[in-house]
Amino acid sequence: MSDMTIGKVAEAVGVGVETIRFYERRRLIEQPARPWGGGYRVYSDETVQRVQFIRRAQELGFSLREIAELLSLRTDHDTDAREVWQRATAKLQDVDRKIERLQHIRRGLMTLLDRCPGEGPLRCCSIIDALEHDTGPNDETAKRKEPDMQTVRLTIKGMHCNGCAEIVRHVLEQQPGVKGCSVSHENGEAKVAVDTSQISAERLAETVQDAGYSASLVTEAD
Amino acid sequence: MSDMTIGKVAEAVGVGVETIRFYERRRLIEQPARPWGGGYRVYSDETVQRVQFIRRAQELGFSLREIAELLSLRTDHDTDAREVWQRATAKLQDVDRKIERLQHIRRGLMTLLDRCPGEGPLRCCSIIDALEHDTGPNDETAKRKEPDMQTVRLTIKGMHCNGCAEIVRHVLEQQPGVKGCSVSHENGEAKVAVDTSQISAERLAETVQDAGYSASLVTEAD
DNA sequence: TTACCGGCCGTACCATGGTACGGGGTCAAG
DNA sequence: CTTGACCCCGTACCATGGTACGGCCGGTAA
Repeated sequence: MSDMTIGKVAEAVGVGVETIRFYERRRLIEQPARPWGGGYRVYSDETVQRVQFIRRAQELGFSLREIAELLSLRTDHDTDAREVWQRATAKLQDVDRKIERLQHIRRGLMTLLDRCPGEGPLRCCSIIDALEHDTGPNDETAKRKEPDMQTVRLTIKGMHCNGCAEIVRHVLEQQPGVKGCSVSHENGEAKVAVDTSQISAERLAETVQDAGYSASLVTEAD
Repeated sequence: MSDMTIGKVAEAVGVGVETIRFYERRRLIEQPARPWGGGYRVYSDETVQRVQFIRRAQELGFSLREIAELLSLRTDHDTDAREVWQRATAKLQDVDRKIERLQHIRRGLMTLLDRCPGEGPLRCCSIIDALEHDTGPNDETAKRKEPDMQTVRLTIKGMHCNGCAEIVRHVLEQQPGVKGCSVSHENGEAKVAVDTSQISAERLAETVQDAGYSASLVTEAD
């Protein structure tokens, strides 16, 4: 296992040779001493471990800078596990912030898609409109123009009472494109008045599932 | 409003002067004709609109490249609104993918935090451990080492039946660090056995809220 | 011994969205 | 007429995580 050239290490970990050299420049791995004075780098198994460590940490969202710190923590013998734990927790919060930001963007896009007819001449497109003028999410002048309303029926299992039905209704009405809905606990069914150009029926079902119920589409030849 | 220098435009939109010039280089805005041959750029109100368009589109997650396309679509008179709608939809999917990736990372971090004692010598730290060896999420050898178990009580409103209670229990048990819990519909309360070094009580309450109920912590002098 | 593969090294380059700098020109007020 | 604020231009630089290239050399196998 030991005495590998850079190519072997790269292959073992599944990265490019240049990447290994790059990590070396970034001081994530030390230059290996080269026995025959100036020839090829000779790596040991340990280096493979180290590069794998780097890759795994990257998958957890750590940057190379942060990984360098983690690696030096590991070397420092008097490091408390608390150190590492704190970094992981901070990273978690970091990830949470990113998710939140993306969800904000998502809501913005949803709102725009909700209003846009999705066809016709460009001046009817409320997306462009909203970008041109400062059309906030609660601008009443920018209501949708040509909805493609349909009624979607969902069979829902797991609703035990009217409270459950209320929750499902609430969750559904949160979705863009949903103009109204009625949910019956007795029938285990939801009828949703929705503009299917904004949100698919499948996505509605998923939404209900996310809330902890099981939902399936009623495909009707109406 | 018209005949503004670059500084005025920048100020009006709230960006730096260099940013305007940068957009010009990236062909997001045209070089304005400069009346007195070679002197200052003279912008009209339209440019302010255009830069605002760019900024708003950025907030929706579009890259400058994509924004350039949106802008040229807008200029093209025979563009269908469908074009724009498709781009927005694609971007939404893009955002969804990013969110999913981050949530994957989040789950990974949660799993590690769940196992790490959060204190003691470094060799007890399962986070470092997991990074060193390929410890997958379902590695039984890496079970947690020193949990800090506590019982958290939550007051929950909006549970109308035992089914609701079941859902709340399910949701809570999904969380890392939660070792068990009982939820009572009658008392409107949940008791959660949880390792609070992994997940905070507040976060538990938020989780329940996300599921559509109202939840608050019971602070007890026990 | 000679070919050939791979490693070595420095440097430049990719995308992304800007920011900074230096040496000059322009414009308006005092 | 001078001062000071502003603008002009080209170019370099920031972080991030690599990738690519070209010329040379080390190691090995036929």
